[in-house]
Amino acid sequence: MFALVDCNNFYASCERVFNPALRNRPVVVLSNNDGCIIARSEEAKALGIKMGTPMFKCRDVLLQQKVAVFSSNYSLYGDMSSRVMTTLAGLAPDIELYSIDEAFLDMSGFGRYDLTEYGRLIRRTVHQHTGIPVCVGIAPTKTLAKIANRLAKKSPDYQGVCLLNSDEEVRRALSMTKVEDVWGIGRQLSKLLYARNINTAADLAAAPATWVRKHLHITGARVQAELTGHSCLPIELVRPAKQGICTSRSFGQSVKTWDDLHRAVATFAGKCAVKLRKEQAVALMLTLFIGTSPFDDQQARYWGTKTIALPYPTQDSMTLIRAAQSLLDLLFRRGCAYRKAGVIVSELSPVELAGRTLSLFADDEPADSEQSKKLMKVMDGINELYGRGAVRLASENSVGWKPNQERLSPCCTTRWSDIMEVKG
DNA sequence: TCTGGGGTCCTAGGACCC
DNA sequence: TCTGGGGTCCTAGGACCC
Repeated sequence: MFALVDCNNFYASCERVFNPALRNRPVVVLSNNDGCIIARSEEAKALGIKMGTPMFKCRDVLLQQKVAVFSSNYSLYGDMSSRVMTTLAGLAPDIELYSIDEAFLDMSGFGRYDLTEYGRLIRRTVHQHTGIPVCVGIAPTKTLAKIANRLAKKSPDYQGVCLLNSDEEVRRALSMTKVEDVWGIGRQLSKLLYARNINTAADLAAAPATWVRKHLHITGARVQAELTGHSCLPIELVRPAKQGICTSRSFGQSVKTWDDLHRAVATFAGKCAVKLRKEQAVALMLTLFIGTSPFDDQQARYWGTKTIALPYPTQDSMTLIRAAQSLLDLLFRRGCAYRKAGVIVSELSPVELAGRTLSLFADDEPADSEQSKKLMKVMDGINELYGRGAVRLASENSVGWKPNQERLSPCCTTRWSDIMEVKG
């Protein structure tokens, strides 16, 4: 058996924990650059505010209904997430951190327990430790646990915990679930399935396996197997090493000059370097993309992207920033109003020599110098101690391109100065 | 005026090998 | 008219997830 624990309206709930005045008030959280609505409290959902709506399209409702609106505060959400996960890790021996607000728990070996009761205990404990409300779905496969969790969220009858244990319970749950709401079935596949009159999860489970394999490919066949109680997706206890790391942002205003864009690009490359070092990985390739707005009818869209091989596998900020800059020189077009840029590092491998492909002549294997390693370590150490950006390279600078972020809540769990602010 | 960011996996098709 | 058989590797693009 698998349990899926999923936080309710996670970002909105995080904002509420340290601001009780928001209870019973509609709350929404915006994407980076304050563009779209990406999280809503139940009250906000009840107002008909849809996921992903651009803010300027629903500004009136937000104002009229006195909705509390927040810029996204990833320092807060990330820290709250790790508190939730730590609590869950104390409640089951094996746990998979699936996303910022979800975890799978391996419930095999809990045979002696009343699983519904145990689900309730999980809810109570997480709420007590973190203030975050969660729902729990428990079932024989991960895909069914997802469905159980969805039911627990939707219907108050479950009181936050839904256990699918018998064939009868599974059958009922599947017939109540639209096929587009099945984990792994997105928009395109739903369209295909509806056209074949496969409307519910139950229909998909009963569809001819050969047809599913042919048209939904191996991933769809797996979904079908999981729906019929055959577990194909095991708990992944260790997160697999990342294959690529991306840092990108939309800009608060159009960026037109090379200098401004360069500061943005250098900042993104520098952030990728920090993430690489945190991941204990080195990268061999770097991609830069810069682009104008896809929504602007006045000017033709420009979307430039280029990849370069780094001189050797590296995690050095300066090397990555230099590489990004060399690509910017190639991609930059004068006269464009840039709205977005980003840096991707790829072809990652572990920083320690073990596990890495070495050259036949290992003696002259080029790598980050000892000096660079020391410098990066000192930089990371200072920033760890005194806060992100306490020391940085001169080109990492937000002048001229900063994203909008007008409604940021305090970082109550990660910054002393912000706690003082709340205390008032 | 204003429209997110960060990932993974799979397939088809082309280029190449003998 | 008709033109082999069996592979690998890489990439772009599409699908999905949160």
